Amino acid sequence: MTQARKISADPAAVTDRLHSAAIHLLRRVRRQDVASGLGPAQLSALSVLMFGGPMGLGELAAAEQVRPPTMSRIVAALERQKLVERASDAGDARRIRLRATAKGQKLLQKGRRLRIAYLAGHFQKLSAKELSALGEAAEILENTLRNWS
Amino acid sequence: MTQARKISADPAAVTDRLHSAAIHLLRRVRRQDVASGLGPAQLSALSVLMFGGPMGLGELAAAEQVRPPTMSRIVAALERQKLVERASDAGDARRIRLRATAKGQKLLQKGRRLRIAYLAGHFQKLSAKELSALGEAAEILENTLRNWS
DNA sequence: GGAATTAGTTAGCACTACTAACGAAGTATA
DNA sequence: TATACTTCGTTAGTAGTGCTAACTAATTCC
Repeated sequence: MTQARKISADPAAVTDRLHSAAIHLLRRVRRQDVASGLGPAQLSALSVLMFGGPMGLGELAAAEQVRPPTMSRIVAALERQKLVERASDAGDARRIRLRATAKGQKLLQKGRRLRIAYLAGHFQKLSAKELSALGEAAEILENTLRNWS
Repeated sequence: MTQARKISADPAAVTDRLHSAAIHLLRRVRRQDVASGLGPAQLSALSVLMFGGPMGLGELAAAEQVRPPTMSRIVAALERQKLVERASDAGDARRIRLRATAKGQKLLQKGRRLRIAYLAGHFQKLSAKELSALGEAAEILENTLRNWS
């Protein structure tokens, strides 16, 4: 019965539906995240910097799938708000070393709490099995994105 | 073995990872979608209009989780490109009736083919089981988003 | 030493989001 | 009926995020 609908056989159909679901999921979240005072790109960059440790601007841009000029502006905004700080790279004066400040980490955790309170509140209505399915999907997507091409 | 890691038990963790995966998935897709000449919001609105049938601006804005002024601009851009056309609503002169043109439908299908060729190409590397897991997750997300609150 | 490459920035454009304020049309009510 | 309220969509102004092109400064290669 669970397999009665062929919901998952066709890569094209899965692509379509995941794409649409991702768009609308993020639109919901965006409304919550503005509470942090940061835009989505700033939040995401700060998050990468926090979990990935200090890195250069180019690496951060690559991690975020954005061009260097775009990341340059995002970082400038984060610096103005003292959420990120830069140090010069010993050994290569062209490079900069970006690091999340304590303030940045605090803000990120608060934003994460708000987002989770919002999203997870809805996800809690799901059965354990459904939640597990979402978790597995996230895992698969992470792997796929990591080894993209 | 498959259950060795508790990847899915915690709603907060699932939320976090789905959120991040959605962000990065869409960033990949965005790079492809610019080929259509439309921005992501225009593409998504056109798609809703095509699959949901003709509707008013307010409804479309609500469906897309955007404010009316935002949708007003998106629709204006689509009209300039003859992808959407408006008619007056018989019975309420304040309302407008938005409809995807044949040109809009054609463009949307072409964009969809490009996106699928790109994404599904990567998804094809997945096992049938993994693909099925993504399909189920899309289904669950769709339902959750539909009955949001 | 000079040329080519690499890291990051600046400038300028386009798209998408918001709020505030408005006009026009419909509805309710005194 | 006249006035007030509500609803629908638009206009104006601002902010954030994406891009390319062009630039400076530092490094590497020959």
